[in-house]
Amino acid sequence: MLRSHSAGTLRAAHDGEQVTLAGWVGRRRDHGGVAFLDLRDASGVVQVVVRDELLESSGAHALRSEFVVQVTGAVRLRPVGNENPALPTGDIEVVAEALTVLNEAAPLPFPIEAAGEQVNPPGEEVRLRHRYLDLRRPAPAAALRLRSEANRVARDVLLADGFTEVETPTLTRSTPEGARDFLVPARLAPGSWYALPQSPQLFKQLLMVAGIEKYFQIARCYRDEDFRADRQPEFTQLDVEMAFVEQDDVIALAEKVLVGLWSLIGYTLDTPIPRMTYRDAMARYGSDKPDLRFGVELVDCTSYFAETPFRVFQAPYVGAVVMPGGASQPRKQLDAWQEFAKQRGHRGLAYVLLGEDGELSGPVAKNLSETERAGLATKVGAVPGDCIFFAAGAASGARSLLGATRLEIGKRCGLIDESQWAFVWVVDAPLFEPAEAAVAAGDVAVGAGKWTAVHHAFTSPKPEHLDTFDATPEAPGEALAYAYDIVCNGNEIGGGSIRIHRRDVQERVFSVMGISPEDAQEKFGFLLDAFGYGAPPHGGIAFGWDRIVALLTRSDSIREVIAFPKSGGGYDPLTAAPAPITPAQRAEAGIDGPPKKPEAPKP
RNA sequence: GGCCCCGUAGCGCAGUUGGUUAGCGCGCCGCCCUGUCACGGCGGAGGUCGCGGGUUCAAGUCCCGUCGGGGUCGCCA
Repeated sequence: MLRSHSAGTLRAAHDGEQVTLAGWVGRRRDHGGVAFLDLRDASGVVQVVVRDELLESSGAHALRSEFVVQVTGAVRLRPVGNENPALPTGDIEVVAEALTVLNEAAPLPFPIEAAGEQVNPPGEEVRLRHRYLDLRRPAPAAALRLRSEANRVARDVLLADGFTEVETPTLTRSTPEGARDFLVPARLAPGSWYALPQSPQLFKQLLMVAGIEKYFQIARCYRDEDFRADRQPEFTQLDVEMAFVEQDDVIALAEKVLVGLWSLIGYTLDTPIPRMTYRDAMARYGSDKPDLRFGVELVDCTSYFAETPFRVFQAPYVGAVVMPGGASQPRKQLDAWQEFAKQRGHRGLAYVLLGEDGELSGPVAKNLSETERAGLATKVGAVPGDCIFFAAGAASGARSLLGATRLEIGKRCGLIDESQWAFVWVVDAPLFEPAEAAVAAGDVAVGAGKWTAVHHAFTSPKPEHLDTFDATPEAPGEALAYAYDIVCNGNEIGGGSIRIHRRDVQERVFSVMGISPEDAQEKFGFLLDAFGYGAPPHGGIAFGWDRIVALLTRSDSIREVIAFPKSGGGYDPLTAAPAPITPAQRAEAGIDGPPKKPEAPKP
């Protein structure tokens, strides 16, 4: 070893000990006759004093930021009055007796602050281009270490529970699940392609058929979709699957994992975590991932306006949400709300202002009947000074607009307690949604049927719907999925379901979705065949690992908790991937091979 | 693909109704400094104002296009 101690571990108890340290030069304070260096390694920072005897011979004056040095000397209590209480090592310093430069460093593209708050943090682009320097900074380094701890906790909890960690392929078959696949040409079969898995979903179900019974994996997943702050083309799930379980078993196991994770940041997560039905979540919060850190619930006003003279409110659904103190918003702000609604594909956002005197105003107010005006504030729970927003139309669209409005109100009015952790299970989501709606929403429907899966095609109907979900043409719309999503502060951080384990049920679900037995055999034949050989009832869950670690570290973006993330467009600013390939690579890769006619996987 | 915001020195930013030599802080380079810890002092270098076109006597500033980044809707468990 090039060192005897780690810099950040030295304390007053080491007084008098001879140590050798190795690390990076942080800030240096050169007084001419004596120089102070902040020596930083992975454990922290310690002050090194270079006194005049050594200054010239050691070359200490020439040291620059991020030079890599080895220092030998004695740990010593700092002179009285010179302690630095802001530093864990602030009681002591190391008096250098020998100093070796192990490597020099060019001037840095951005400063690396070892201690304290950074006043003007560098922009994300330059940080990612030099991510290896960015990660020397304490906060990004701490995020990666916390991620490692999260992995450890997950393994501890699951292994203690008898789980087996299994790695599944990342070169696999393209299956029409939800997202677009990343494709990899197969050199040995020109014209044929592997796909990178969107998730290990099918493999983990096969592992259940294989009798593994309790499987988990920290799995990399790949989806070729457009970017968001919380999305990367490759991301990580903690993937779990169990045989012979029901919903409550998976939820109980998941809660154990979550308790362990949040204990990493000193938070005691109370279990059981409350549950809410999908129907309630949509009705009260306009979202399938409600942020329960604040109130401001939606109010269903459909029946209240049943006789309304106002044409806009003569709709299948009318809902309201109250903005506390919103009546005093300037006109410009109210116009901005219209823009807010338009950006979400709605005509606008109707509103009524409730003056301090209790008088209603705003463009909508005069269109309401006398009785509607009289009871409105009580109906929606508004007090003088509030603004009442309305959305009318199809329930799903109007609710999602109100849900978005609710979140914006929470932000604008400072209603969100950022220190809070609000967990909730959202259960009983519908199994199918009408394919028309999906198509209208721009969805690429799986199969040609009237219905498409809300979760995915392998989710079981709840037991009480098992016999009836395809009994009539309308029945699929009534069926509930045996599925559950875990939501934290308005983020979906995991979701799972009890799966279909019977071949006949799976075929009926495919049939509802308009996937013919031939298509099913071609696309999922290997799974259906496996189900023919004694598949146990099973179910599981997958956690969005990047998002969870981002929450634990209170990062705004999952990029903060990924070692080498990609920026917009799937571009890696560090390696400059993706990059062109040579003609020789192209010829060899099998990209341009003649496509063979698709073949069903053989049992 | 639609919409919004951003692009000025290595980094973070300012730059007025278009106006003459584009500033500030940090960093960098040189000299000085024996108790600092965001050390301090003196001096210095560093800019195709993302790129292309246009309007104008004059463009960092206005207009059009384009590239890059961020956000959002579409899309995506």
